[in-house]
Amino acid sequence: MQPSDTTETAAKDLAKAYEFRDVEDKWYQAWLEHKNFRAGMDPERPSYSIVIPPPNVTGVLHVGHALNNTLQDVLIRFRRMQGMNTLWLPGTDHAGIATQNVVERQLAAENTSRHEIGRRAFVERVWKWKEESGGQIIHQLKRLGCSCDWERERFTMDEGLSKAVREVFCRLYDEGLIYRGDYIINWCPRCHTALADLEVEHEPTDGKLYHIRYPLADGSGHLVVATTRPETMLGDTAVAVHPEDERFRDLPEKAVILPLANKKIPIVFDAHVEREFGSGALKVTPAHDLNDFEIGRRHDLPLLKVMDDSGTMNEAAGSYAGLDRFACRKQVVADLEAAGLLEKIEPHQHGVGHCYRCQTVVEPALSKQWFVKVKPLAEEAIRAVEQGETRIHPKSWENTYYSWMRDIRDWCISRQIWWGHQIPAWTCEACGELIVARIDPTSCSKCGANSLHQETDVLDTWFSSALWPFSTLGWPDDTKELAFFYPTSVLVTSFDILFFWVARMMMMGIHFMGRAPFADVYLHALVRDKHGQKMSKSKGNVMDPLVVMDQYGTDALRFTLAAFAAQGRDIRLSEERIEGYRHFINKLWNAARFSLMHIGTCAPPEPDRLEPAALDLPHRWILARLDRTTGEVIAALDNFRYNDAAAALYQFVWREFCDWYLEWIKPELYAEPGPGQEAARTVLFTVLETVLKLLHPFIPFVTEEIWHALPGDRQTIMTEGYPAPRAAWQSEAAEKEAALLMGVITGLRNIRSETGIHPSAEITAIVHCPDQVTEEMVAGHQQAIRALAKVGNLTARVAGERPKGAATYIYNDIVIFVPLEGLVDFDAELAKLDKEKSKTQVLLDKVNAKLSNPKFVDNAPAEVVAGEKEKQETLAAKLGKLDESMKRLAELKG
RNA sequence: GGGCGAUUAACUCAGUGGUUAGAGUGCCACCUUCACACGGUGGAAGUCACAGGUUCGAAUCCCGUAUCGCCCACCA
Repeated sequence: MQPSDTTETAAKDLAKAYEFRDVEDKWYQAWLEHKNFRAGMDPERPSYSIVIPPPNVTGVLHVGHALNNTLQDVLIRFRRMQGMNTLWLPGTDHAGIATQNVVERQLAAENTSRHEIGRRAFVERVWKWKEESGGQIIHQLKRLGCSCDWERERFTMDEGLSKAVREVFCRLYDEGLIYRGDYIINWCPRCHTALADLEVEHEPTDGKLYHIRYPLADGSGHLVVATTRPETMLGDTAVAVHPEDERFRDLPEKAVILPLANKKIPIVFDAHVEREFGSGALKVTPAHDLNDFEIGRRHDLPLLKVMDDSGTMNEAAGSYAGLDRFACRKQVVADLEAAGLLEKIEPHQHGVGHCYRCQTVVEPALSKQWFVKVKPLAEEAIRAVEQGETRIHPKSWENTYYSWMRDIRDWCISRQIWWGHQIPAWTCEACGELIVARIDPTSCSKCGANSLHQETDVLDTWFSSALWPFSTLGWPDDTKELAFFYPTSVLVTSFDILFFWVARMMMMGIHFMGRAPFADVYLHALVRDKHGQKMSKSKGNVMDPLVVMDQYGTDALRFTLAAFAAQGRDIRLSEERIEGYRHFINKLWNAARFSLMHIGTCAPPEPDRLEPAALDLPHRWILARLDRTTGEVIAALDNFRYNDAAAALYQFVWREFCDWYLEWIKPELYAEPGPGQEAARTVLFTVLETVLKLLHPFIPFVTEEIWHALPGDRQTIMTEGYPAPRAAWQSEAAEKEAALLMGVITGLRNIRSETGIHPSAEITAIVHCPDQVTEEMVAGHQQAIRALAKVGNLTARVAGERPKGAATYIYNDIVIFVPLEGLVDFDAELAKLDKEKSKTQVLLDKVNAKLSNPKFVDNAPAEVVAGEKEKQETLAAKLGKLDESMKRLAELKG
């Protein structure tokens, strides 16, 4: 495979530092050209599908999107490499209010408005905006490397999805699950639309509680009511008290005079009233408060609307008509005060509802709206999770899901805006018949008249999003895609839309497809601002992922996000951390450069033909480590533990492959050609190829770039098989032996550093081993010890003369000496050993205490006890060696 | 009013019953050694918020306290 612009690809001599700028776009275009993202439908292979949480068509990529989509891309690339038919279905959401707001702002700038240009022109204008400026986030997702099947990109208002929406609406209506009625809903006076309960954000606000005297109608006194919204009193049609409240039992006449309006309203008895609150009397405004609405129903009270759709007082408010609700509040309070009817004003903290789109204070208002009766759907959705048809990760979210589903209230789905799916309902002007239909009717089905007018409301945006997992696959048609990819494998999303979206997809998916839409739901953390608030564009101090990608490269961002994914609820990306992982990318790059110098033009290795048993320790060791890492990465990804996978890979590449293995085999690589060198090259090549494949889902660009620099005819790494563990590569013996060798080398390096020996100076080392086997091991690896610790003269022996003037280091039961011919600072040496001794003693004491506790020995698993015994022996041996050495040093010191 | 989460190194965070609690960045010392200074080697740094409990064994499980934060909810 070659990238499209073939200017400088096959260059095997790589730049000294990884230059992501040259690489990312090149490979992304190549993947697109080769259609590597296209979903296959091979019946022989399992399917793996994800539908993208569709970003708003108005959206701009923020860190939350970057996280969400990186996590999805990791899974999709991983499963694709594992050979599955992978579909990652992309698309955007029409985002009713948000998009309408954008275009309305444009119109305002042109000194016009949607009302002026009319509905048809407005909707056309939004479509035009969408075609020209919408969906820039799609380009940004490509920049992030997302391997979506772009040929299947959908939009919640495209033809197919609109058809699905209409079908669902009609079916639910026919089933009696959609109804229209007059209820108190949340009204946004700025957006001029109803909002669902979920779309109202309650913010604690320091308000005031006004205590107002309502004179009794017979003039014998007054009742005091308390309210936070005095302006609504103009709409009061009763005062309520608790039926068992002694204080109100003997009211002479069951009526009060509503101040300012000067009209008589009844006193009703209702158990909803809290006797302890305020004076125990509650003003009842059925048209502007949900509870009051319910009370009104129970007592057959009139509904009096005193406000219009913009939050302005209407004619029913008498002399207050025309005032904005907040201005009216001031005026009402002033007038009450003047009339001596204001008993007191208390500071009062309470939750005030705000529109989640524009933050305007929401007004509960009486209105005719469409609702979905969700209770029966919710019951099915609960069952699906209870029975494990859908698993939620992390599991702790299940309870949140259940409790919301159990207390669910009917869903208000109508919105009084213009951008969205217009409700397919018509009213006959002649006979008043309500017609709900899949195809626009031309005449009344009841009376035959053809004066029909369609409902002007549109549906809540989440109504169409709720159908996303099946509408995007062609439903209501019976498509191949639906059969193949539904239910989808996993939904990856952030927990803040668990109710808005996930819960509703569950309900709709089960109801219309008969099966829950996902096998797994993985909820990840939310990126918040520094105050712990949800991030919003209007606030500053928000990290822009596009800037990050420009600065550090996409792979660095992706790897960082994967490493961050463990966090429970909040993520705040730190730039330092991204920089740290850019260093990791560069490290990988340079390890590859180095490897390439030595691999030369080797034929690509055949891992199956590798015989580890015939190889030297470094090779056996690195293959064992690689195998372990492979197992860890796969297990981690199987369980959505991205951070574990990232950490395992980071650790392996940097700490084991680069720091130890490459240094270890350098002598062999630089030596004269021979079978040893041949083996080293082969293993090196194998490890590099394997690790690139393991890393590819996380950091696709740099891995692809290196992949193509390797010798051999190469297709994209994207479709290489993902590595799997190989029993033949496992070797605990090699891991143990290498650990011993590393201990000795580290000890020597420690001595060098502590005694100030120049890095380029060679030293003499004497290693005293506890037994013959150890001695042979150390002697057998003297080439490595010489190279890695800069040792000139190395002696390994079981016992023998302890050198006179020598720095000492004890590694378990091995004593390491570096003779320094009179240069040894005995006091410093003694102090060092003494410190080591006390540390060792503390550990040994702990182990001794454990092992002398019969309860531990009896109760702990055998392998834990055995482990402690081994530790005891090692520590005791070390302590013995430390004691000996200190005694010897004291003698030498004189 | 319910529910949930967090509290671990200077900073940002991993670590959900069993080695001497880890990572990135930062810090100290030495090193421009032929892949990499976006580097190497060695090192310092933590009463795992506090107080109890369960257990042979607790950062990890349970109870409580404190601080911070989130979600849900019709006390005006």
